[in-house]
Amino acid sequence: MERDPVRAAVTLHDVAREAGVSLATASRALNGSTRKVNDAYRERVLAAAARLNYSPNLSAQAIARGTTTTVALLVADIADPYFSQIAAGVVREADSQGLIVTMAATERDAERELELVRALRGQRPRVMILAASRRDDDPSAEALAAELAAYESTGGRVAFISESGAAFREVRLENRAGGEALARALVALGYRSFAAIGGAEGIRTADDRLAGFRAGLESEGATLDRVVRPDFTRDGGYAGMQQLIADGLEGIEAVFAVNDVMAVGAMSALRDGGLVPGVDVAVAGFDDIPTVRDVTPALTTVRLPLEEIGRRALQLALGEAGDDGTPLATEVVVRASTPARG
Amino acid sequence: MERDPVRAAVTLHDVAREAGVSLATASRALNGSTRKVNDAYRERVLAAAARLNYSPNLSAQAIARGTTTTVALLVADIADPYFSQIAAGVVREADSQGLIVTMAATERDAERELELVRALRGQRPRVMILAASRRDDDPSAEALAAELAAYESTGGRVAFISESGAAFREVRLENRAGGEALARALVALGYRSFAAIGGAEGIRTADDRLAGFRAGLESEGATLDRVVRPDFTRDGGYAGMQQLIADGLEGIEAVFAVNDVMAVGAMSALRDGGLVPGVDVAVAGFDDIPTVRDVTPALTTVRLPLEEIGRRALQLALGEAGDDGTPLATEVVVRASTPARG
DNA sequence: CCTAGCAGGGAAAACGCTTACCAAGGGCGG
DNA sequence: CCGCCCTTGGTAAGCGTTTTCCCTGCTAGG
Repeated sequence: MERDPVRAAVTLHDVAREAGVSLATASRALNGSTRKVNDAYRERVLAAAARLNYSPNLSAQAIARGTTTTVALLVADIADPYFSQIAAGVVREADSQGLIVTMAATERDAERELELVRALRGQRPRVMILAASRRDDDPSAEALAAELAAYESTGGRVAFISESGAAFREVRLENRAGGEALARALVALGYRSFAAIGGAEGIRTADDRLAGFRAGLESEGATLDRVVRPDFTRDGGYAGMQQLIADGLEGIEAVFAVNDVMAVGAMSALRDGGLVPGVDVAVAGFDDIPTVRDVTPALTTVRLPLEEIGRRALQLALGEAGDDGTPLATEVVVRASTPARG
Repeated sequence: MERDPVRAAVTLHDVAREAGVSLATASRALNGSTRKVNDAYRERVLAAAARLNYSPNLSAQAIARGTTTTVALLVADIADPYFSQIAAGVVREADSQGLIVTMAATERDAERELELVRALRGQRPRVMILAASRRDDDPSAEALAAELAAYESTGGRVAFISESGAAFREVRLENRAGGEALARALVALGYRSFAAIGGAEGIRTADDRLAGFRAGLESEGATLDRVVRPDFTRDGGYAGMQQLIADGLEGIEAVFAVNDVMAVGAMSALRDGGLVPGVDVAVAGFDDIPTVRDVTPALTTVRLPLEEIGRRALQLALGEAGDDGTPLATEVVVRASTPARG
């Protein structure tokens, strides 16, 4: 594993010398400048660069050009399919634009998020995409907004996924409307009494979905009888359902978990409690992560085009998609976990 | 959404002026240098920096210091739980070391991988972690090795996850041994005749697992009767199982899919084909992604500590973990998808 | 044939930082 | 009380690029 002593990387200077031209010419030859360079020279430079395996130092370019090709992405947790799907969209779009993605995880901690924004700002990314979940009670929200405003005032662009609560661009998710539509769909299937597993209070996404769901139920004359609020994770969903079971599930026909990973955990809790999801009690989720096609019964949910969301967030930040672009298609997908009820 | 005209970002120069000290002093005050700076001065500088909301330009630091704080991560597809778990580990470890992760996706294309390595090299990352799956027949493998060697010769460090096929550091996964152990475990449960869903030929990871599995079976006197080789994805797993069903599943007691996402797809294919996984035919996978606890029946698999793998890869590249560190715990996890057989 | 204009190469400044080197001041040993 | 050394602030060089500006040598028009 031991290698030759470290030699310095090949610089443009080396290429220029090798090609027998000036630094300026080498620079112009290697990346489209407005200036034309003689074909013979260009050839020589390109050949020299290839021979030396030259790779331009992006930091140096950034500092000379005053602009980078970086986009920064902040998620709560990349291992969570919701975020990893979004991240995939961002990465794909970035790639198609020749941009490089740097990623950090807030671990659902607002303090950390602020620190990370500060740190990432040092990169002078062209764009920052914040996908980590907003909270209502976030004490550092103001500081975050200030930090981001400072970032934007120096030419950066911020895009939030879901609501920013401040004046930044955002890919708005139809959390409320989705919850509402799901409620109506379930009522239409014959369900009348519901419980919900909601995710810790204050998480905007969770709250909106829940509020929409409740509104949808009420508009149809159905009721949301119980709500538990565990963690916004698979294990939270499991625990939430356990709690519902412990408190007595009688009379509850369907349980809505505000996201799919929780719903999936909830179904496992049901099963471990000796109940059959979709038979003893219906379950529905939100997001339509890939997994839900493969659990049994397949999960009814609200589809969010997650990858598209990531892609859109980047486009939006780059100023390519209008702020008023077509809204993202959100759609209730009914599957076996909520069979029609006699 | 329109904001003030873009003003230039605050520079160290501004901070120094604001604090009434020299550039050098400001620099020394703001980041641990070997030199001490008078407390009064330090205070002034810190205050000025805070007042101006100064954020050091990382590119400039990189170029001045001759070293970055970046680690580059290459995965096949971040939306795949295998990679997203690994990425989570890398990100977490990087964070704890004050490093920033830049990520790119090869989309399972060796050409793209090479391009990405070239592009990422421009960042002068401290470390490059390659998690994208190696292939045996890869025509650009040599070019890749050359590129990486060049990168290492200028002080970079490469770490592969799984075998590099070349002289780079690597976190070796016990793919073969894991497959073998799984085979033995299944035989011990009473299974005798098997099929496998293998992932396209040439993918080293898939081939190793399969070879290990086959070896394990043979050493126990059992047989691997059929092998199909669809894509290395969930849909590949589904298609693979469909093919097995179409060709007739009679006599096959258990199916091994070389990774969990394929296994999960395969179980769905079984179910859609009117068969019950774990009852009509047993199914086992490899990786132990979180999902497999929640499918029905829960999936028997070989656990890989994915997040730990990501973390280790980074430590290894940074030279913190010995090359000969304790091997990663790989363990067969028997669940309901492979019930003991009479 | 002369000159205005343009094409294109090269020198050097600039980008925002770090750090080697210099210089000045203060403490301390003899 | 003198000289040294140590401490610490400042000056300036340097990192690898891009880009402005200058300058030369052609071309083309009159």
